[in-house]
Amino acid sequence: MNKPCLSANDIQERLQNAGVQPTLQRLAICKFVLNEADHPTADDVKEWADVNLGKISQATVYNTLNTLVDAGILKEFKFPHSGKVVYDCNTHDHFHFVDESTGKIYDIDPADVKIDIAIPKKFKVKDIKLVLKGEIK
Amino acid sequence: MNKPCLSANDIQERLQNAGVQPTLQRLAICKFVLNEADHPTADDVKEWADVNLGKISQATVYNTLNTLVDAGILKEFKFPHSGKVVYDCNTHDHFHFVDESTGKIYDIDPADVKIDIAIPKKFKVKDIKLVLKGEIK
DNA sequence: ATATTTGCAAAGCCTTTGCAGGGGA
DNA sequence: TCCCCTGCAAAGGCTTTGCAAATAT
Repeated sequence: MNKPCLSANDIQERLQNAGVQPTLQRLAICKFVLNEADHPTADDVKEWADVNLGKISQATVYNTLNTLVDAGILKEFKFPHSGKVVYDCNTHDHFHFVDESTGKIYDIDPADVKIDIAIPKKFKVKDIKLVLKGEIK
Repeated sequence: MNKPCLSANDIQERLQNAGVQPTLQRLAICKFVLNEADHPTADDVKEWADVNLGKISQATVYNTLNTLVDAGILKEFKFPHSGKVVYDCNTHDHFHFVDESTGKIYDIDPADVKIDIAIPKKFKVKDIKLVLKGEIK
């Protein structure tokens, strides 16, 4: 995964442009998810925050992540293999590959996938979710 | 959806072949899901059972459905748009189309979909989940 | 007689919500 | 000041689990 590595300023700007007050918690969580984390769950974020931010409440973690999702800064995904929501700093349309042994998630560029669907034309497809599962050699 | 409409005997046989004791509840639920229901949730099954079987416990509904899944008679799916597990009597590999306005789920024959994935060959794809969302005209 | 299955209730997991206190604009 | 943010705890939705009573082989 190739993280863009945004500066604190970049992040503050993004939050403000999205109309989100750049509080300490939001800046920190946003920085973590955008620069360091790889498809973290709320729990992952909470654990990181406990270590790196001092105690923060679970509710704030959820609220913050939801705020960032609403602001379009993050995307959330649910995968079949886990009950937990996963946050993705890649907000572009894309697909996923799940390593079945580790659970690690890899983004797949839709340009690398060609999908031809021959279903009756009354089905108007507006959104495609593709999740590949397998192993990595 | 084209249900095969199995007789009570067919179903009893299927359960027994799978090594599952054909109790009243299992036969009834199995018959409902195989013959009548369309991608029901555990809740849907419970509601149906309350009306058609006399009271049954929620736990038994879940246990029964899990037993049927383990036996390979049903498949379970989780979709991003709902937190609930959905049961499918189509145990063959297949994809799904979700009507975004009603939530109704349609099975898609994999033969109708061609997927070409050009990702590095270290990714060994063993399983493909494809969920289409859209509307039906 | 022995192994399953059922029902009930309680607990579990993940997430959201209510409310009071606190901090920033 | 005023509004939004935070923290805590409680509740919510879905599913599983523990245990005793009922049932099947």
